Amino acid sequence: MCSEPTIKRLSVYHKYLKEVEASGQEFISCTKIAKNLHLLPIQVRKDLSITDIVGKPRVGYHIKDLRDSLDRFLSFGKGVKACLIGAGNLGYSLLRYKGFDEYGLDIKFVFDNNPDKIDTYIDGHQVLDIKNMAEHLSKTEIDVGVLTVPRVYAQTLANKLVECGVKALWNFAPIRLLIPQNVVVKHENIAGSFLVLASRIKQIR
Amino acid sequence: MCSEPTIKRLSVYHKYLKEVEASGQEFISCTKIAKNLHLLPIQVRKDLSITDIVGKPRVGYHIKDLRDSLDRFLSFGKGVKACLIGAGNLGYSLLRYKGFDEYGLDIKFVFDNNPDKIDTYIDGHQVLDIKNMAEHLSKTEIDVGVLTVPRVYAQTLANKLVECGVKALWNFAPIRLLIPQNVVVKHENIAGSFLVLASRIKQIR
DNA sequence: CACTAATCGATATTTTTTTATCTATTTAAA
DNA sequence: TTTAAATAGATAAAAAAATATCGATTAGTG
Ligand SMILES: NC(=O)c1ccc[n+]([C@@H]2O[C@H](COP(=O)([O-])OP(=O)(O)OC[C@H]3O[C@@H](n4cnc5c(N)ncnc54)[C@H](O)[C@@H]3O)[C@@H](O)[C@H]2O)c1
Ligand SMILES: NC(=O)c1ccc[n+]([C@@H]2O[C@H](COP(=O)([O-])OP(=O)(O)OC[C@H]3O[C@@H](n4cnc5c(N)ncnc54)[C@H](O)[C@@H]3O)[C@@H](O)[C@H]2O)c1
Repeated sequence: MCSEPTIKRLSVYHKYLKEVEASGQEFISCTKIAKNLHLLPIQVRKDLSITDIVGKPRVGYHIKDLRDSLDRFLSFGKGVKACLIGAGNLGYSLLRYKGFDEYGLDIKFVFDNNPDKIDTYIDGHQVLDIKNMAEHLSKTEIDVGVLTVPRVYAQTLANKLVECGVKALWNFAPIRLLIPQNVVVKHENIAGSFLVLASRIKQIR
Repeated sequence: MCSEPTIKRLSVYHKYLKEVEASGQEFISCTKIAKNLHLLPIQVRKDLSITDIVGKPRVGYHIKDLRDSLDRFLSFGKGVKACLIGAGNLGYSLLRYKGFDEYGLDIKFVFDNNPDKIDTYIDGHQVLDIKNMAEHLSKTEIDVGVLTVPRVYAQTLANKLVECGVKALWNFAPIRLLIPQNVVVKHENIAGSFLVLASRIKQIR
């Protein structure tokens, strides 16, 4: 289909185009997009070639058409049903984040094992007892399990989620999960990202 | 030096080795590391070759030596001085995250523009008025600006941080910042990551 | 109306990252 | 002591991603 870096950039173009669209412009070129997003025009052009939109030489792309096309292309997030495990700092933050709505992420359940958290509400989501997870997931089919629990519990909970039939895991704990081939896993390693940044700072000195 | 994916994986090996070390084992092979982390042995071996540790055939690496070496290698995070802008959901979460301490990230200042937040404390960090940012940063040299503000403010604040002399930006807003060449930028696109995951779910169906 | 400069889109090249192959070494068992 | 199996490490190949090249097209200009 298209590469991971490309999908991420497409989501950035999408937001950018909405901004430009709002300003009333009708056409925009790769050159301009690239300049404003600190990228190379060739890369933008290549990324955008996954859409069905053809640009006009000398003018660029029709902004509304392009944005529409990206809307359609990025619609694979629509109606993805998720449950989040671990209503801690990060879980709380993700639950309150409005940006996912735009892509259609639908968080159906939130689970935790801390009695102080169970039955509280976070942004309209009731925190449920992890003990009842299997029961809830047997009644409502869930696509993605979002793991925002401490590292040591991540693998065990991942196994349980897989048993419950989730198709994918979105894991924020700094561990690589051991998971059957047919289950999709996306690891988010924020602390690792910090190290990448730190190493780059060291390099330039 | 070494690639971005490699640094991220090294941070994962590091945590994993500490775990195995605690269990009392003395040696470990690439094969075993790979099996437990769902990776290929060749990749693990290649990643670990950046360390000065040589493995013994048939046995693998001396765990303590390897962990020590990774400690040293991953030390480029040590003493990195940062300020965080935007004490909202995500900022709060990052401030309370203990995992960065291990890598030596030192968040010196937290800024926000919301009067309700200014002068409150988050995990021991006083939230300061963004108006006084330049003043604070002129007194204490800061390496990294962490941006956890809404998208629309990110570029403006990035510019201010650069004026104040930060060497790097760690940006969590879904926008690509326009920044001088000599400033390092690391973009974290969590919503984009969700799209990557969603697209992979679509593919396997 | 012709000319110029900008930009698209297809194709090609380069670079980066991952994966494979092969040889030498070492340990543990025969 | 010999032999077989496992694995490191060097080198090579493949795959993925980024970047470059170039002809075709078109809006604007003289
Ligand atoms: N907070 C961050 O900014 C941040 C950054 C990078 C990585 N992470 C990672 O994200 C994960 C969560 O971090 P956090 O800061 O939100 O931690 P946290 O301690 O604030 O939250 C963890 C939550 O998980 C719950 N939990 C623990 N065990 C559970 C179980 N068995 N079943 C159900 N719920 C359980 C806890 O009750 C708690 O609410 C960690 O793995 C951390 O390494 C967090
Ligand atoms: N929360 C998440 O899980 C999440 C996920 C993905 C991306 N993000 C991105 O991270 C950023 C922050 O998200 P959030 O959910 O924490 O938002 P938020 O609204 O909770 O927090 C933003 C904070 O920034 C402060 N702020 C706004 N303008 C400011 C200014 N000019 N100077 C100083 N402070 C200012 C606000 O007062 C607020 O405290 C956004 O760009 C968002 O897109 C967040």
